[in-house]
Amino acid sequence: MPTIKDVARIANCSISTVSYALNNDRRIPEKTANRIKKIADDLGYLPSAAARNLKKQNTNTVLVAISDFGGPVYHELLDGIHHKLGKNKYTMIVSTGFSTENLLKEKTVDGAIISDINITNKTLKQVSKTFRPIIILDRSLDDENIFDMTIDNHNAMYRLTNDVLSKGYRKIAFVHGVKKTFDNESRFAGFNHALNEHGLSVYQEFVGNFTKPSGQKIAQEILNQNEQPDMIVCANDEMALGIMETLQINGKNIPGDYGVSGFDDIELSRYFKPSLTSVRINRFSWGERIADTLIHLMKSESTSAQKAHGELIIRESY
Amino acid sequence: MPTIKDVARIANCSISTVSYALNNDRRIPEKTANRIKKIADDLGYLPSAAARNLKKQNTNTVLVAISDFGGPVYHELLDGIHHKLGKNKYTMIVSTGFSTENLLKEKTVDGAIISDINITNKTLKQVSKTFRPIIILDRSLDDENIFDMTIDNHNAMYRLTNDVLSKGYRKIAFVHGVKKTFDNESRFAGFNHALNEHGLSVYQEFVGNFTKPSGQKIAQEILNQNEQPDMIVCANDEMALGIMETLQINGKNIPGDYGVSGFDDIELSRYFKPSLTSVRINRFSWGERIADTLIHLMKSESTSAQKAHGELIIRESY
DNA sequence: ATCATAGATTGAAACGTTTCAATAACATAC
DNA sequence: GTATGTTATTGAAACGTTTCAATCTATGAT
Repeated sequence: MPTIKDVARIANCSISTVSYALNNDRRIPEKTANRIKKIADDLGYLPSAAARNLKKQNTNTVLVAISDFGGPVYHELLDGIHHKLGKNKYTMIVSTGFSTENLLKEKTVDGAIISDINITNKTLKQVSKTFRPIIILDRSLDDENIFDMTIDNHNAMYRLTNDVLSKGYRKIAFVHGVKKTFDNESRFAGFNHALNEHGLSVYQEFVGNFTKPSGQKIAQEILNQNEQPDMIVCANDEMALGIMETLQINGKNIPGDYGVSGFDDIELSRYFKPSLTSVRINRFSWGERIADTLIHLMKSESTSAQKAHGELIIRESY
Repeated sequence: MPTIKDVARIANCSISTVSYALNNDRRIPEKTANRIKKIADDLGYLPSAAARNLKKQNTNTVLVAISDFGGPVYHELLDGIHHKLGKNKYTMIVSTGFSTENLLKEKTVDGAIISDINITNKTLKQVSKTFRPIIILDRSLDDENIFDMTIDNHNAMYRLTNDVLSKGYRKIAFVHGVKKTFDNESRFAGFNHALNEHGLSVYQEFVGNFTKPSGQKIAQEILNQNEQPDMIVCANDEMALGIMETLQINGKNIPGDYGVSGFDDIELSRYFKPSLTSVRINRFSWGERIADTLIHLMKSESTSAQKAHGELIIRESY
């Protein structure tokens, strides 16, 4: 492996000259710069990242930590982040589990975006003492070293619920996802907020786990009980889809017998019959904004907190 | 950020002693080692990866390059790789696109596993001149610096086809995925191999793109033609599922009117009615073997080429 | 006491860059 | 021909580790 030294020797100049030339420093006249670049190229010289990182005390690399490669990895989000980082000459790496911890500990990256639910708030706070900046997604955490960026679930669900109310529904059930999670609680809060403003409160509550099967089970529960809601607001699309499917299999009409709504606007929701009213987040541009924020933080520029804004997608399910 | 120097100063000893102590070198007695570790800990000292990498000329990190975070990223494979790497004290990072190129160029990692179809053979060969070792997945490439590990599609499909033949099917159609890809060609070759041994040749051929919708379209083609196959061997499960679905919607029985087989054994294939006969690769353990091989290569130990062996999963679709 | 030996500790070089500050080379003007 | 300024080039320090080889210290044997 040739080093900068070899290039200097062959170009018959000093190491500093080579370094400046290769980094397009204008103190080196274009002619010599080109000559040196040519030599470096011919030699197959590639600068050592380790040496540069050591000297410059940065790596131009950003880490995105995710829970699981199989899980609901919003690839649009990753694409958005990647895209924006690329435009700013950063490299993006993705990791899970113990690898994430290693990378964070050793300052192998300049900044991190964390969307890994397996990392506890505690370890996060611990890490943030020695490593910065960190952006945490879909979780809110009061630590001045950790920047959180969340989806404005509250507001979006508030608007959705108002729309539901405007259509005349009054016996409104809520289907929870996993309790205590940020997504579930904030969506439920927005739902309640709208209801309360109308002097109403939730008619019935069910608890699922954000998956389709859990929605199917809940639909059975609903069918088996005496009191019937006229509207079922779900914490996400997958559960809503499961509910609609089971309800339909049992001869119910949607809308008609029940209205149903979701959240997230997954692919399928558009194609299901009836198509599902939901809340859509443009995850690509959200990813871009996240990356942008991180870039600001890495340059220790100030940034203001932001939330992803959900767009109401009104369809035919209520 | 405290450095090893700070630890040495406070521990009132030399830098070398701290380094040896922290790396559990036995020349440092346990007592002092513990004392130093305690001090390092209290100080919040974390060694600089850049400095270590520079000195040791390695990074203890492995790169896995994938095509796309949304694509058919076999997360079991990644989990298998990650698991094995962890056992051997390596960190795994995942990347796509331009980030992969950056990482490879700058020798930020000690080895790479490439499963990115967007990287051309040409650039791969180029990179392999300066970077090693590289393992390439699901592609075969004759370059002595690149180690390829593939699934033994040929053999698995050969065995599957023999099983089909043993059931008496003779008018056998083949549904291609994307042509010219390693997976498609080697599966088709195995299929042909078995047929030829019985003095038969393929009855009909269709070309899809490995997706369910393409299978649905092909099913229509089949229904619309005059000559009818009695068996449809597909290059993967997703197309097989699409075909079965459309065939059933049109009142056909499977098996009965047609037999159908797949490849990959995706989750759904087990639950579909009828359940789909397919070939299963244990991707977790395959990932482990891949990682193992890479580890050997990184230690410049010799390894022998391997192929993943597929297991025939006989179910009810023919 | 003296010596050898093993154990504990350390100084210094090296890894390959970047970058400050100094020098060298060269015009230009007087 | 000297002074002045501009441009080009370079030496050397620094980044934070690891590790060789040398030194120092204590232990026990003679």
